[in-house]
Amino acid sequence: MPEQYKALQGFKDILPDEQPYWRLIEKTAVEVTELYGYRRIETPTVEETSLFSRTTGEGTDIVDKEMYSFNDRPDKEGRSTNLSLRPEGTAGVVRAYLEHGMFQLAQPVKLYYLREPMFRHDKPQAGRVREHHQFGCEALGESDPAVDAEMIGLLFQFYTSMGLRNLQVSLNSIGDRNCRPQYLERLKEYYLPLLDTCCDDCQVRFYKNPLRLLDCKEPQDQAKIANAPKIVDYLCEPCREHFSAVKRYLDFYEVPYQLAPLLVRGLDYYTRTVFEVISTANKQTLNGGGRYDGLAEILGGKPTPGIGFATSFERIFLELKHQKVVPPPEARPRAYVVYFGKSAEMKDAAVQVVAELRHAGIKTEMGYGDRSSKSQMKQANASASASAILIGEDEMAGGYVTVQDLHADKDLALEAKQIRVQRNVLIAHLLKSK
RNA sequence: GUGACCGUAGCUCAAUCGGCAGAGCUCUGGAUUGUGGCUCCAGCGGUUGUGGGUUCAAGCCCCAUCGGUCACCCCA
Repeated sequence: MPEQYKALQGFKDILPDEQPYWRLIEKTAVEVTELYGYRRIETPTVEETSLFSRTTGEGTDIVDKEMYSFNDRPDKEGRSTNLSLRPEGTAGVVRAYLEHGMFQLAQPVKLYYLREPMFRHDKPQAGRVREHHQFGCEALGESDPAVDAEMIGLLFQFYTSMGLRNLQVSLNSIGDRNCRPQYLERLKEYYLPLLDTCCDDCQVRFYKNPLRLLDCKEPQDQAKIANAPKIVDYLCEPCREHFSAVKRYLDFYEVPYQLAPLLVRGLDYYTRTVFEVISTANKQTLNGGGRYDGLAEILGGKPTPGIGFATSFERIFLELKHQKVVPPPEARPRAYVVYFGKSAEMKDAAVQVVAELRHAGIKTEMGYGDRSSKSQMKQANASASASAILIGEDEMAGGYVTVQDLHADKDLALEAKQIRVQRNVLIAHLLKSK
């Protein structure tokens, strides 16, 4: 016996019973993005590794530890390119924007991607797997704060349209290349004398990514964080104006945001507006997002402002279940064809009827194999079909089928829940009684 | 990457002190020849994650390994 295969660690099958949730997410995303004028884009799952290392940033865990990277097959000269399964979606979309000259279009160019797989070699836990699927939006080529507000409005409407409640929208501005370096100096000045008493992680953060000092959850460091200088107090004038406009516009979208002066995003490329949505019930971050005005330049494009977010199907799925949102169920069959008897022509007639009904757009199932009539009726019932189409000796001789109402009370007399229908008007009968 | 807890039938779980591996659900068949939901009977289904060790004897104890869950780190 060969060893049984199992899905790889952190890679999950999305089983039929879970699909209604995924369909709800997809359908809602399509509707809301359409409403806000975003157009769908799909980019490749694999890109050159450097696309991600340059944008997401050397030094981030995503690039340093979590990418699925490998060398492509060498070309004739023996050179091979290092490729990676994408860990996030923004870099590919910006690459496509530049590659296809979308900067020539009316700006902003508003794009979304849906159910796109992303890969990170993380250790799995709640809401985290190695292959996850994202819904994300990107608006490129416009720095207007109305775009920022619109995107957060879209996101919030997306969640609430699915029936999610108790969501907290956190909002902050982390400045731009003018003001953030100065703020970081201030922050490090503040932390330098306190460094000895900081937790081990913070000792590292101080040098590697000082902004994340504010993210620390160790009790010993909370007082330091509370008294630390906040970046919103150090924004340059343009950033300050931009941020206050975002907040003003957000009120028009009726998004109940909360200012989060400690909110900093993990990826290097973020500027100005950053935001995330957290489930207060589940204590889970559903998505992250923010502005990235310097990103296109990193990829060799001309300066191009941009903003985007990404949210994961896996986390939304958990949240939907946690909040007991019931997705629309799959359609039940309209008809379930049952054949009584084992003669070849009876089975032929059954298959023929099934084919005819399906060609007429009627969702139809049938019993397979040599099951007894009783067994087939049990299956018909279990399929939740509206009616059973019975084909037996009498029906064959008479050129009709017997349609039995499966929603009727089981104990009714057969005559009360059955009706003879001529074969040539069966489709019309079923369509009429739908 | 660090740590904690957990791996028994497809699913949810039992198995006393270390003493013959069980139940419910699902599925299949049957309960008067061609009739569904409830009920009843029966069947299918296992190298107890895997590999070692201790023991007369291991699902149970020990070691390793793989996997799952959760937390940290990080992030969606």
